[in-house]
Amino acid sequence: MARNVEFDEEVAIQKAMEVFSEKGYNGTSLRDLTDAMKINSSSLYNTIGDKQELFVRCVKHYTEIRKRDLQKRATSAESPFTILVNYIHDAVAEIVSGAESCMTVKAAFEVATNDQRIKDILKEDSEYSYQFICSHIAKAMEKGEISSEEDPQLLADYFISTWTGWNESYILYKDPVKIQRMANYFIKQLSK
Amino acid sequence: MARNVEFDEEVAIQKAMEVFSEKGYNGTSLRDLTDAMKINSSSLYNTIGDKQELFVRCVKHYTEIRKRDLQKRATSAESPFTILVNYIHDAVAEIVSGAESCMTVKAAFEVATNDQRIKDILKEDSEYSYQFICSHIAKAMEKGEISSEEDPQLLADYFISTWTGWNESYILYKDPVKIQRMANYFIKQLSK
DNA sequence: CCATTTCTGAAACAAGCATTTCAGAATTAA
DNA sequence: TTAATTCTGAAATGCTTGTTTCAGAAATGG
Repeated sequence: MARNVEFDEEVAIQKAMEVFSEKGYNGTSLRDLTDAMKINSSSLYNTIGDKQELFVRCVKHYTEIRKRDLQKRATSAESPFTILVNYIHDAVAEIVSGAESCMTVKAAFEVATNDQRIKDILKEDSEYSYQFICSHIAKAMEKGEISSEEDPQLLADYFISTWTGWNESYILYKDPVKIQRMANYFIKQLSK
Repeated sequence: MARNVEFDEEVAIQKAMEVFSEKGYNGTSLRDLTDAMKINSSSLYNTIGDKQELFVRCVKHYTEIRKRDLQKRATSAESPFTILVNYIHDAVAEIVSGAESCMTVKAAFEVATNDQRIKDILKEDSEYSYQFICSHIAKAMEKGEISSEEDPQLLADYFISTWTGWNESYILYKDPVKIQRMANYFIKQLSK
């Protein structure tokens, strides 16, 4: 016997995510958010909650997209090594596209230090990527696609760290070639 | 015929730096700053300037410390490779000490995106490290200390990226061993 | 169409923000 | 000591912040 919510929550979260991603958590005001989401603050507080809650939802939304992407890649018919290489190249492409790619990285440095909830979400996201990379390196080794005898866990950790740095490099230098060269070097390390 | 400034500017900047480093630029209020610096806001505005200016001074202060550190290392009597290895180990030690080590990294992700001045300071800092690493790798190769035939410039870029990621890893996992293993892997890569 | 429930928009809220003001204390040099 | 100058502390500034309120519009099921 009553009215329904007027706005599409997922669309609104997506918009909020873009703003947070550009300006950071503390650099984003509630006005910025409600403007982008095209809703009134009362609606926001009635449905999603306060600013913190919205940020959590945004980070979760983003990590879920990444998770689904990895799940899709894992079911690919390609060989483990090819899956890995494609993944790395797409990661580079996302960085140099200048999109809101580095949301998790930005959140890690700005918010995770003092916010356990965000830290936990980011850890879960990081661990999922870790498992993906780790298992595919291991499989590729078994198949003989990778000649490196290094520990897959170490290589996975190493890739994740390096990837974070690529984001910083691109913020400072906006040089796609720099990132591509580093990615190629990492791939090369796997195969020798 | 007049009074002098009462507080030691360098000490005050150092204190401000620690606060910024912990809470980020937007997460730090002027109260936080004046409390830590133990000065009144009027004194701050009369000597250093506004919040932005203070932040610039803090980042500069931090990068100058790093520069002096590298200059000292460069004049060491040790071999190029030893200088590099010491540098890398000390970089790890600084991260896992949990100090304000990642000030530049945090600033890169939170502020540099939308602040050209900060971006320029960070680029200069990054380029100085780059030159240091690059030249020492090249020298170590000439002396036969490093067997990798990879481009020193690529390796330097790669190290800087990786180092950024170590900071994130330590924020999320607080696991010193993880960082140490990655550092050892990088060093190993140089010598094979 | 009606009664009920829920959502929305605009305004109001107090608290916090960065910044400025200014009287008076402190220091200086003569 | 005195006169000139500069620094400091506390208060006030106006603006922005995140959040709440509430009257009225809108949708719902009967």
